[in-house]
Amino acid sequence: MMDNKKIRFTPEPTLRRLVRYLPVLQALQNKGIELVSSTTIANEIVLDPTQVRKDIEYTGIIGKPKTGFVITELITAIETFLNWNNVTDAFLIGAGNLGSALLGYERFKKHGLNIIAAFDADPAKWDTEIHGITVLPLDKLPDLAERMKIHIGVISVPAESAQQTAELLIQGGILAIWNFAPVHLKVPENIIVENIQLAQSLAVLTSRLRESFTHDNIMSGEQPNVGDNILPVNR
Amino acid sequence: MMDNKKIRFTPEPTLRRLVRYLPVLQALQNKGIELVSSTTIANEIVLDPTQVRKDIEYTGIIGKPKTGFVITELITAIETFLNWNNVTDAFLIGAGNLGSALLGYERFKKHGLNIIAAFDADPAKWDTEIHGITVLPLDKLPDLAERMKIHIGVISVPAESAQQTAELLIQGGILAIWNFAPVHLKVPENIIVENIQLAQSLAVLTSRLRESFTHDNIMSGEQPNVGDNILPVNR
DNA sequence: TTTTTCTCGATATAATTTTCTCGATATGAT
DNA sequence: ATCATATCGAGAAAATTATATCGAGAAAAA
Repeated sequence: MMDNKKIRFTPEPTLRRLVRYLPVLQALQNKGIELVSSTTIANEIVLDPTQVRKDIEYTGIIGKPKTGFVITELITAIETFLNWNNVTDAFLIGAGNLGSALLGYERFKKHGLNIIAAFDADPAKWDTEIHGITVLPLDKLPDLAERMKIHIGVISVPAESAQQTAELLIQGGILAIWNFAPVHLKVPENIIVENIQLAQSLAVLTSRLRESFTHDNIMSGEQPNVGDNILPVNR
Repeated sequence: MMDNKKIRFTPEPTLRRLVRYLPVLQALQNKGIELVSSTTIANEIVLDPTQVRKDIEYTGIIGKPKTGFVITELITAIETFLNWNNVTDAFLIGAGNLGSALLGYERFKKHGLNIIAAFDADPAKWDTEIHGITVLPLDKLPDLAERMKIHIGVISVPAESAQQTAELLIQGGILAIWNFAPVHLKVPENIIVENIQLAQSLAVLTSRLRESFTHDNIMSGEQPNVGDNILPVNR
C-alpha cells in the first residue's frame, strides 16, 4: 500500500501544550484583548517563547512582528488542529464508577468527543440511564458500532476484560480507543490507542516525592533507608 | 537551601515504562518463571531491549549475562523505586462524579496511595460516606492535613476552584498534589504537582484521528477540507 | 521621517532521550 | 575442557525535542 512508511505525526508534547494555550487565550479574549505575543503566552505557563511559536507553527497560523497573533484566529486554528470542531460520536464500555463519572463529563463535547451510548456486560445495568445515556448490552456493541459508523471507543472496564473489549470495538470497525484500563492493549497498528494510565501518573508523583525526600536526606547528611537505591550508579 | 540547583530526577518516560514492566513481570511470575531477560520484557510491550536495561539500571538491580534478571528481585526493586511499598495517606478534595470514582479505586493502595478522607465545599455531602470514606467540610482541611501530617492531596474539584483548593492544601503543609482539574496550578516550586489532563489526552487522540484521515486523503489524492491545515508548512 | 522597540520565524546550538555497537561474562552444549 | 550462544552493561551514535541567536519587519515614539 504505497510507501506509508514514515508519516510524521505532530509531537505529543506539542499537542499537549496547544491544549494548555487555549485557556490562556480564552482568558485574554474575555478581557477584550485581541492580540497576543508568544512571550505573553509563555509567561503565563512558564515556558520558552520560542517553543510557543514552534507549536503555533503547526497550526498553520502566522503572526506579525511586533503585534503577535490574532487571538480568535489562533483559538480556532488550535481547535481545528486538534479536531475539536468536528465532534465525533463515541461509545463507552464499562459503566462502573469511572465509566459513570466519564459519562457525566459534559466538557468532552467541547473537545470533539460525544459519548452517545454506554455498554456493560452486567445485565443489571442494561436499559438504565446514567447521566442521560442509556446502558446497552455489550453484545450489541459490534453491530451498532458498525451501523452507526462510530469511530471512537472509550474503555473503562476492569483490566481483565479490557483486551477483549478492545477486540469487540475493532470488530465493530472502531478507529481509535481511549483506554482507561490499566493494561497495554494489543491492537493492529492502524488503530489509534491513547491511554490514561492513572498508575503511571501516580508513579511519577510517588517517585518524585521519594526523590525529593532522598535529595533532602543527602543534603542533610542522613542515611537513606534500606531499599532506597535512588539514582543510577555510575561504575 | 545549599546548592540545590540541579538535582536530576528520573526521566518521566522511564518511570512510566517501569510501571508497564510490572504486569509483565507478574504474569511471568504467575507462570512460575523466575528469570527474565530484557529482550523478553521488550518483546512483550514492543520496545527496545536496551531501553529496558537502561530503565532497570535506575532501580539499582543488576542482571547476569545469559540469564537476565531475577523476577522477584526486579519487582521489589521497581516498587521500591516508585515508592509503592511505602503507602502514603492522602486527602481527596471534591467528592463529585470523578472524586467518587477515585474513592472507589481500591487499586491505589497498591500504588502507594491511601486516601483516608474526602473534603467537599457542599454541606449536603458532609458526613456522608462514599466507598467507606467520610466526606468532611472543606474548611477543616488545612488543620487536619497539618495534624495528620498528610503529604499528598488529590484535587478533583471543578476548574474554577482548583487553584484555591491547591492553596488550601499547601497551607496544610502538603508536599505533592495529584491534580485532575483541567487547569495549570500555580504553586511554589518545592511542591510536586502531577496532572491528569483528560483534555490533553483527548487532544492526542482526536489529533491522531484527524492526522490519520488526512494522511489517507493525501494518499488517495483527496482534497483536505477547509480549515484542515495539518502539517507544518516549509517555506 | 527617522529611530527605537518589540516580536516573528529561520537557523543554529544544546539537551535529552532513544537506539546501536561491542566487549565481557555466564550458561549450556559438544 | 572448549566452543557456541544469549545476555548484560558501557559507551557511541542517532534521533528527537527544547532553547538560544539573530536578521527582518511592523508599530510606536521621537
